[in-house]
Amino acid sequence: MAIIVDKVQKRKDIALSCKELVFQNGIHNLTIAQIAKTAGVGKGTIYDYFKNKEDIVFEIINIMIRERNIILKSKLETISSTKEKIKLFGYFFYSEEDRELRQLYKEFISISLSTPDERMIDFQTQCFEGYYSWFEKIIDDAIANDEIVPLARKLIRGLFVFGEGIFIASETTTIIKDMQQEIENYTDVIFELIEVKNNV
Amino acid sequence: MAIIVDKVQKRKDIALSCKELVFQNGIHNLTIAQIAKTAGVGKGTIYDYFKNKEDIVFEIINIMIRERNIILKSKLETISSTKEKIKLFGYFFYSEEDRELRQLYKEFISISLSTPDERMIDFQTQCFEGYYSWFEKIIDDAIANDEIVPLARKLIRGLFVFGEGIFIASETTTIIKDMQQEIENYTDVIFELIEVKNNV
DNA sequence: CTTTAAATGACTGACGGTCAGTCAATAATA
DNA sequence: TATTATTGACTGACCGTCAGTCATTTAAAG
Repeated sequence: MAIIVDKVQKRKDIALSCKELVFQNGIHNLTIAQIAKTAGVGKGTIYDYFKNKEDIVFEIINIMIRERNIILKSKLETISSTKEKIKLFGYFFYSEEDRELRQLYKEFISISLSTPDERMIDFQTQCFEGYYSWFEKIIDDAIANDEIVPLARKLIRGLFVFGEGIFIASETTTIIKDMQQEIENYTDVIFELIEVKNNV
Repeated sequence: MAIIVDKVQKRKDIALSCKELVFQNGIHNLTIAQIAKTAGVGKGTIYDYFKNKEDIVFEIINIMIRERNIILKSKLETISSTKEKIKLFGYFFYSEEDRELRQLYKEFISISLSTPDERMIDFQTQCFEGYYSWFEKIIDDAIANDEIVPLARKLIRGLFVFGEGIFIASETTTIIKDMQQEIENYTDVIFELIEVKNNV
């Protein structure tokens, strides 16, 4: 036999080694030759592990989002307020700590829209479903606790999608001045509607 | 002297002449050479009227959205129900009649996200502002008419952004099965909350 | 020494964008 | 009216870049 490398691991290694390069240049001002050089492999090797340039971005975002999800989950566990839990989902769209990932996510959405790829769609679907079920659980628990009214269930979709929609608006127009404000305001309004009022 | 052509008009003519080509191939499987051939001009001429391929798409979508806005405005005038007026904005995201424009819009969003261009941002901003002020007027009128409660004003952003958010979700995941359902359901729920109830 | 996975980088074809030159229409001049 | 000059529009051959391929080389394991 010959050397057997861990293809999955090497794919990750190559992707991560050019993470900074992607953040600095964006995907468009980035050549495969540059990537190969940075990763310290030949250009052909890149094609042994990735379908194309977009696939590399896919791998990076895949790794980073998985990492982030672990952190998100543990953060959620430290929060008791339902409203704050919901707000934590929107945090991604304005936090300084997620700036780089957000930049990448933007480019990833752009790729998904222009050149749909089954594996990318699957990944996005999986993320969406995951977050959505967290979201549902939070809302359902709060309903069971009598914190919010059962109608809230029907508003989940809207709350959930708000961040995405306002993010796209902020990236494609000059209208959204303060993402955090937008997201917090909207959450507050919705909670005003669904919170169970103890005394009127 | 020499011939003076109407640069603005010719730009439109070239863009429209390759409209079908763009719908058939998408932007990615489309070369400037093809566009030039279809438009019946030399490759160099394309660059006298457009900055690049994206600029051509921008011109096409510009023309089509302007046309659509005129139709939308006249449609709005024939509708008296507030809820139906609001739903008409969401119509874009699922109607058969807007399929081609939607396809183009998707690619346009993709371009805007990956290679921001000031003129594109300005156009999007203008559209957003225009629709938003229509939206606000509809809601304000309904509040003045005592159809819906004043709180509704604070939900405009959410209603407005819902379509965009769910559209992106439907294009990047396999979760959204029925756009029309999603949009109509959500509008119905929101209206249930904001409609003034005459008898309880 | 043989086998075979892995790695490579020179090569190719395609494409975006440029630019020197051509053409056609008018204006100026005789 | 005929001739020449001027100018904007238009063109396509050409160039540089880059994604992706493939014939060859490398090196570990038996």
